Amino acid sequence: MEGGQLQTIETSQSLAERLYVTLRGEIVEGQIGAGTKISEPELARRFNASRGSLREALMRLESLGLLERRVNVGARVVDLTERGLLDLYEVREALEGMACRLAAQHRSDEDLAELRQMLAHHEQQEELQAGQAYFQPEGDFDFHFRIVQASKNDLLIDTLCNRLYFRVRMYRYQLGMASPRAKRAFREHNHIIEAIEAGDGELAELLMRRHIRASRNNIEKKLTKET
Amino acid sequence: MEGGQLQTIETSQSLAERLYVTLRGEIVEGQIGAGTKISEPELARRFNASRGSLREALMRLESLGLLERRVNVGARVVDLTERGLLDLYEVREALEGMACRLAAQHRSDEDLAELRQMLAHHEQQEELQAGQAYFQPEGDFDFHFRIVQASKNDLLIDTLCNRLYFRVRMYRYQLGMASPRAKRAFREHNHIIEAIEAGDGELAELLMRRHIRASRNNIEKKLTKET
DNA sequence: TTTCCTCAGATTGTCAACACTTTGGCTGTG
DNA sequence: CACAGCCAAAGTGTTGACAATCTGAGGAAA
Repeated sequence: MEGGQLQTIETSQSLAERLYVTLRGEIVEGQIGAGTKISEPELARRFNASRGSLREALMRLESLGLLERRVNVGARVVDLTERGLLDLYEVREALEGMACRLAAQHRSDEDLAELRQMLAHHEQQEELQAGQAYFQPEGDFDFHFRIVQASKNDLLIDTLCNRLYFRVRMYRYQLGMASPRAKRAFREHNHIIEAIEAGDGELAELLMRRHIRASRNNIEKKLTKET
Repeated sequence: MEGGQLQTIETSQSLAERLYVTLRGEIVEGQIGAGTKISEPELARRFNASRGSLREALMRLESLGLLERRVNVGARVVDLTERGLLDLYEVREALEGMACRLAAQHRSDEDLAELRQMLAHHEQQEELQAGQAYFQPEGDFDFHFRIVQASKNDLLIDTLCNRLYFRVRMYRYQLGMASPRAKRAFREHNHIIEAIEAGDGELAELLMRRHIRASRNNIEKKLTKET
């Protein structure tokens, strides 16, 4: 439902880690805008922390791909480019496709129950707000998130959930790519889960790839129209 | 041919970065064995560096997935598990398959020329050492490396070349997974490049995925035999 | 003997000060 | 006016010291 779900924030593990989580949120949601130059002393003052702890947080953000650092020059928030967004979708297509295939292979009753329950919840929401899709993005996110978890491949889970999805959310927040395909996306989600339930990994992968590629094409169209 | 190619070591950018590169090499090649506990003061003394700089290097290694750190406890080198190796191949299958598809779509004359030249070089090497395949792993590495470069997807390139491939090399060095399929692998490489040359992304992807899955199956068989 | 507690040693997290590099404006010259 | 070179201010990289935390050995009690 919410960001904290992605990486449990156990109350105050270490200062650097809390700074990392906080800054990550502000960058993703755009409070620190894309392209912004980061000043270590300034941020350190703001959080009443030392530069050392702050630097640790910055470095994690760098390896998350949210920051770019150049030696002796400093850090700046990455730019959001069309190319970057489209690239992201291509990688997601590959990885989440594989996640579906694996989820279908290892399908466990618990995972299936959870997925079904989630879909029911989404359906209910959608009926309430017939067509207005701006609640769907988080729901859509949930969907993809849980499918990946069901793949049981730790490397895949880490790559997507602890890495790429932050970039996804950053683009969503700041370029506002709320898909206007709510109803259709919901149907697609259903078909994917059915394939997983049937243990048909090949089909599940194909459907997920098509699902993501449809979003990508949608965005590509919107972008070429604007420019 | 060699590690330095993966990330250009411009002479002394920053101490922390040099420490990072050095340690990364030692972990990948097993001089610092898998599972080893890292002592910050000890390593700092060894390199005549301060703990701060060393910690920066350690954190990068953590986000590379070569180290695991727990707050107030310390860092240790990751364990190499069968599950981890198999997971890695599944992710590679997905990503490198996509890389092939993209390489076929954007196929440029330069990339193709380079790929062809590289294959010719490999063939020559292989004839010299007919069958003995322990030079092939690096060649195989080169092959996959360059295919990914040709995809032109920066996120994909970064994920594979600056992240996953270090893990691949770590497994290769320490579990010695030199494929005994040298000749066959070479033929498969050839077919993949032909598909890319023909602009047939779908086929290129399929061939690459099959190629990687064959390696994975090979390893899986070897592992179940040993245990 | 086993279990729990205590405490010293070692290790990690955090900080403030120092050294070096970059940046942007200023001066002086062509 | 344009341009190269210099200078000060700000920023980053690096260091050593201090504070908080964990680990493990040793001893006391059940």
